Amino acid sequence: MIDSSVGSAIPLAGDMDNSIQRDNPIQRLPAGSHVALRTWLRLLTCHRLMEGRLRNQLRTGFETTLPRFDLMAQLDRYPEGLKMRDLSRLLMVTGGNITGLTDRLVEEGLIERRDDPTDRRAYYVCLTAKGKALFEQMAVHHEEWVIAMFDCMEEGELAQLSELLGRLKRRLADRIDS
Amino acid sequence: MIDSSVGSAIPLAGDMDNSIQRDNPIQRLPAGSHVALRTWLRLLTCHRLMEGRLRNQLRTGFETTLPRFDLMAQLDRYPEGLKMRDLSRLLMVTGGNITGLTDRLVEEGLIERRDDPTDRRAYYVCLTAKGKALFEQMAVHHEEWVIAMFDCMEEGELAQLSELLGRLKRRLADRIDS
DNA sequence: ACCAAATACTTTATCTATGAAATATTTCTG
DNA sequence: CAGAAATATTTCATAGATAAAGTATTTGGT
Repeated sequence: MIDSSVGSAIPLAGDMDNSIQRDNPIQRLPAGSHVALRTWLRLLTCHRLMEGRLRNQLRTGFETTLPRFDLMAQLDRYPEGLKMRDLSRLLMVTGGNITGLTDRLVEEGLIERRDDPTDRRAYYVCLTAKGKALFEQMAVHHEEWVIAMFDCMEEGELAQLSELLGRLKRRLADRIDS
Repeated sequence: MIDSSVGSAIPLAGDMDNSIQRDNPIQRLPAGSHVALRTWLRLLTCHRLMEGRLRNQLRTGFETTLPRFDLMAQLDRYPEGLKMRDLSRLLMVTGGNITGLTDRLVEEGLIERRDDPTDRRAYYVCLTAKGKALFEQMAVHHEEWVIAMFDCMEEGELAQLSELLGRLKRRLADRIDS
C-alpha cells in the first residue's frame, strides 16, 4: 500500500540551494488509505509538479508568473474586457487578490482599467496593445510546454484523463454545498 | 469546443462579500485548444475546487490550514521525526517555506525540534503529544471530506482516475528535466 | 590535514492569496 | 421616493510560497 512517488521531489524551483531536491525520501502512505484519499494526493502531486515546471518556464522565458499569465489569458479571451468580479470568479480567487495582481500588471503597462459608464462602482480591465502582443507570444510557448508535459501519456490515456477530470469538475461545480 | 465550466466559480472561501461567487460567468476557451491544454485547465479547476473546500472545512472545523495539516500529516507518518529537507521534499515546497510553517506550528505547541546528535546543522521535527492528538482528530474528518468530494464519481470512474493520475505522476517525476 | 564543494537551514525581499472589514454605488422593496 | 439590502471594489492584517543570498557544518578529494 506504499505509494512510492507522492512527493517525489522534482525540483520545482530554480537552481538555488534550497530548492526542492532531486532524490526521493522514503515515502509512506497511511496503511489502507482509501482510494479517494490516494486520488486526491495524486492530483495534488501532479498539480504541484506541473505548476512548478510552468512557473520556471514562465520565469526564465518571460520573467513573469503563472497568476499573471492566467489573468492575461482570461482578458485575451474577452477583448471587450472583464470586471474585477468576473476575473475573481473565472480565476477562482478572492477579489483582494485580483486587486493586487491587476495593480501590478497595470504598472507594467500590460493591462488597463476602463470606466464602466453604466456603473460607477465598477470598471473593465483589458489588455493593452503591449499586453496583447506579449500574451500572444507567451501563449504559444505555454501551450507547447503543456503539451510537452503530457507527452508522457498515450493519446488514449490523455483523452480518458481529460474526460474523467471534466466529469469531476462539472460534478464538483454543480453541487449545492460549497 | 467550449468548456463550459472551467472557472465555474464555486465559493472557495467563506461567506464574506469578496469570496468567490456562485453564478457562472460566460466561459470561453480558446477555439481548437489542444486536448493537453484542456486537460491541464481541468486539473487546475478540480484542484482549486477541492482545495478550496478542504481549506474551508479545516478552517471552520479546526481553525487550521491545509499546509499546516499536510506538514503534520507527514510527521504523523514518521514518528521518529523528519528533517527540514525531508519535509521540503515531501511537501514539494522550498526550505524557506518550511522554516516559516515550522516556526508557527512550534509556537502553537503542535510540533517540536529535536537536535540531531550526528549533524549539528540539522534537527528532527516531530509531533508533540498535543499535535499528534489533534492530528488524529483532524485526519478522520479530512478523510471523510475527501471521500465526500469524490462521491460524485462511480467507483469505476474513481479507480480509473486514480490509476491515470498515478501514471502521470510517476512519469512526470521520472523525467530528467525539471 | 587541509580546503573546496556540498549540504542543512535561515533570512530577506517580494509576490500570491485569504478572510474580514470598509467604502461607494446600485438595486430592490415597501 | 426613502431606506435597506445587495453588489463592486479596495484595504488591512496575516499566512503561504518563491528565489536568492547568507551562515554554519559536514564531506570528500588531494
